[in-house]
Amino acid sequence: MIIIIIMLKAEKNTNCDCGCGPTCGCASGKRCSRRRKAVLQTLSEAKGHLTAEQVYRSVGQKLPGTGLATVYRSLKCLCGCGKARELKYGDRPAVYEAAGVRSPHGHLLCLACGAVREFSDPAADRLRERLAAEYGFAPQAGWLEIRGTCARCAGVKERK
Amino acid sequence: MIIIIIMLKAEKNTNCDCGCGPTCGCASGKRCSRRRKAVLQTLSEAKGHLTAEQVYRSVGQKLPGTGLATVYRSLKCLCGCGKARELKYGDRPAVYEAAGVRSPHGHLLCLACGAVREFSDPAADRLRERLAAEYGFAPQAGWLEIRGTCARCAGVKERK
DNA sequence: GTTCTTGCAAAGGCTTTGCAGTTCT
DNA sequence: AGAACTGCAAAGCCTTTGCAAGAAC
Repeated sequence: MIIIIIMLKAEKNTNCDCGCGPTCGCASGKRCSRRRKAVLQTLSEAKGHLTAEQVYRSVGQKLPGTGLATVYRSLKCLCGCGKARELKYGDRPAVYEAAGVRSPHGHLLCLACGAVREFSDPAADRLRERLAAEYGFAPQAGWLEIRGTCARCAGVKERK
Repeated sequence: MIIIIIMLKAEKNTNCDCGCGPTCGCASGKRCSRRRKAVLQTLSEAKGHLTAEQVYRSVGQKLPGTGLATVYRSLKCLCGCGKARELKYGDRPAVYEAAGVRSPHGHLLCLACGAVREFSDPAADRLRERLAAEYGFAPQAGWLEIRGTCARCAGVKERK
């Protein structure tokens, strides 16, 4: 199986005036602590997508002692601010990526092997526009996801 | 937020020779017990999508005493056989629908209110074909998912 | 009789939350 | 100082699994 996710548009503003509650710790105070910055930096430097666990390990090297909960809270805060995006594939753990680093792109994920690939396709934009007009949806922070079977995994069970 | 999911193609065969292991209970024996039938029937009769919990309650009325675990196992089995489909939206519980009852369609889901809508769009097929050719993916059981903000939750354009 | 299916309860994985101490403006 | 942020551990949610009993072929 494959999931194709197409980032259609950038999210919110980049200023930390997101609406996330006090839990995520960036609602009113809008502070940007070292850990939070480290989390964002980790995402920005990453080539692909990272799970919270991976971010946790990476940040742990820069700022020893950083807790997993903090990473989760930071990720949530960053996503709320539009500085990061969260992607979920089926029952796999969520993966994150920094927003704005690259242009909107699609994601290809094979549920069998879990690999994620990116791509861009103008058809996605047209589709988005049509749907937006037809259903009144505003997929501003949206993406497009398709599941199927990737080439490699399809080749494996080709004998069927 | 919205997720637009487009069913691109029907899944596997409808015969119960799926590859799911002994856990789901339909690998080699291919039995179709009353509970399993009840689960499938519930999905078929449902207008929209149902969560495992909803299926559980529904089946519980037809066949009192049916356990939640059985429902989950049945759903997994049915999905493996291609008789049902599982849809996951972000961190919400998975929802299910019977396959083959209706023609392939897309799904619109608002993450804010959780509502799911369906639609069809030829652009989805074209997109699928192009991606299949370009990346060698076979989104046979796939769908297309877009996230954004739905009309009602956006509190703006009212137009169905 | 053998193999598959169930119920119940317990476990599991990922993520969130409570709380008290720490850090930042 | 006062509000945010953090770590740790515990809790939560949805889903899966272990096991013995029951049902199907």
